[in-house]
Amino acid sequence: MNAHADYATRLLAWFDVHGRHDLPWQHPRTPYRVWLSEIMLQQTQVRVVIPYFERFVAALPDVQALASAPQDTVLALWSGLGYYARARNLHAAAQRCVDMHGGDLPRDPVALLELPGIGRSTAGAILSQAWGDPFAILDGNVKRVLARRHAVEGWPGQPKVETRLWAIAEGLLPANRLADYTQAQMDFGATLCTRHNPACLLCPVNADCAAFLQGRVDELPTPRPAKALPEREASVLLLEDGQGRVLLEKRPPTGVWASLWSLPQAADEAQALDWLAAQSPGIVDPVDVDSPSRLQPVQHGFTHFRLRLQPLHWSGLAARHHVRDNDRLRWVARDELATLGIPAPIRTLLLAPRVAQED
DNA sequence: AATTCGGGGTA
DNA sequence: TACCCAGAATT
Repeated sequence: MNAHADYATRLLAWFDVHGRHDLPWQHPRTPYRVWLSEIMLQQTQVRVVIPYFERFVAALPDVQALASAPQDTVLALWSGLGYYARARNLHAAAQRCVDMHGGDLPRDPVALLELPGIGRSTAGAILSQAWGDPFAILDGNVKRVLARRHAVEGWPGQPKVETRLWAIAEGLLPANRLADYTQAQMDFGATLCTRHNPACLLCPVNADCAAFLQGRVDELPTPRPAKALPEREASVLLLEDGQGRVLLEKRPPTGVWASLWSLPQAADEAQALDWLAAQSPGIVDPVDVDSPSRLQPVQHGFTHFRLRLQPLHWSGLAARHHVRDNDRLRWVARDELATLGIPAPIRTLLLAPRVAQED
């Protein structure tokens, strides 16, 4: 038995006893459900995904249903998961499957990779799990496991390091049980070969792990180089009418929170008031723009910057309802909030606004 | 090659 | 806090 077969064999034996066999996308394990789960799981932990997955497949159970759904429905089902480009790409890919692949996800790896939102690792995960085809994955789990097993130096996000890890992953592929092998790697990385305090003494492959043998498990993989986060500020308008409806604005199709519904936003308070003065004839009866109340600022962290939003609140306004649904501006009742894609911090603000604390 | 996309869990 | 997580698309 060579070392490669030995690795896969040992991992699969571990998986049969200790792996996760009751995840919702495993029963039934259809291509559509595997695809949806893999997209949701990009940069997102299993525990977080599960309720979103259940809700999504219940509402849109197959490719056809997804392809024909309105974008707002798809984004509403995604609301809170983050990385909303995933939802827009998933939606567009489903429509392309209907147009070009008979309503099914293609099994051809080239066609699969051409679909938006599916890169090399996700394609490998889908091909191996949906059909048992021999393709490797290289997600965060596998990068960590292989960086340790082969003592690969350097941050795995670095192209040179990633190329090396791909080559190792391809070389370790077994001849069969590909679906289980893919799942085994992810379970192994998520539950045993974890970033902190990995259970090396219980590890089925520790005899071949360079990091373990060298006592360097805590050093590998090399962490991402630290970078200071810039801070941005903005003001948002929370306009409420007498019935508790709020005015929402659909964000542009690119950039942060693309195509989601949020509060009208301006660079600062003065520009927010200017915007209101300019827009008010169309959306409300003239209001006293000098008297908003300041709510508690919303602090929100992104990957690459920190955002501080200062909400300016008016209530009891007289809404003008010739604002059409097709427009970017829309008065939305509290009951309707669940049907729209809304950024998590904005949803929190709408459901539980807090007055600014004196300090 | 570097940057841009959220949100939640965790030490 | 800071970092990480079933990454991909864009520039």
